[in-house]
Amino acid sequence: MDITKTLAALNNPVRRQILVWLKDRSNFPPALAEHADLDGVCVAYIQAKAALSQSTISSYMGLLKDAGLVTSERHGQWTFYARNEAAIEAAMQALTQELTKS
Amino acid sequence: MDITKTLAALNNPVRRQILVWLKDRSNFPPALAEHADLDGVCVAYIQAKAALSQSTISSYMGLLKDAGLVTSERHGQWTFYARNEAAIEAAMQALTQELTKS
DNA sequence: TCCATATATCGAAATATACCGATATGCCAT
DNA sequence: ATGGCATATCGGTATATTTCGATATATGGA
Repeated sequence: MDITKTLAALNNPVRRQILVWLKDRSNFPPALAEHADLDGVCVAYIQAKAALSQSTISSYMGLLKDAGLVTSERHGQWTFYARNEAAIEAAMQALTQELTKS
Repeated sequence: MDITKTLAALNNPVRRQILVWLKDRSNFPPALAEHADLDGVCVAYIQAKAALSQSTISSYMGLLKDAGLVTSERHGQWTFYARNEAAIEAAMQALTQELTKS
């Protein structure tokens, strides 16, 4: 849990928004039938909502994953990204712990 | 409470360290007798601990103040900076609220 | 095998951030 | 007024981030 890397990843409004969107699968178009059991969202769906280029979103997801805030699973040609709830909570706790007094 | 400005201010290890140091006045040299009643710390003391230039620390404190994380009080030729506990806690809560699921 | 699709990576341009030294400003004592 | 501190601001350079389009890689299907 690298707090510096975490804050760098969070220090961008689009990346934060993606984390918020990923709270609820219904923020994205329905998954293909063959992916119905997966809880992640593919890059193309995230890209469409964020309205930035494919390469930008791909690298954003890489940053979020590097910081541990999301997980990724490749299924065929798709990569599915999902929130890492435990890591997100741990990061918030660590930051709060470090910065608040009590 | 601008979460973007807050995260930008926190996205620097020295600025975070300054916030941590300011938790405890005894992290700095004793205040002059005439400043004994003030709870803040002057720029020069912060600069000495951070070991960056005076201008850098002055602008860092400006960023932290702009984000609301510290308050400043001028007394004579000195500016005393102190943590804004309520704002720091509010910022942590807001960030946690936005990013965590439950 | 060849092609289309999804994602990742590369290289570049524009902008922001991290610092610095020099200078300006404000305050105090003489 | 003059000089000496403490702090703020300015202008600059080096580095990092944002974002793109182009290209590479991987996969799955005809």
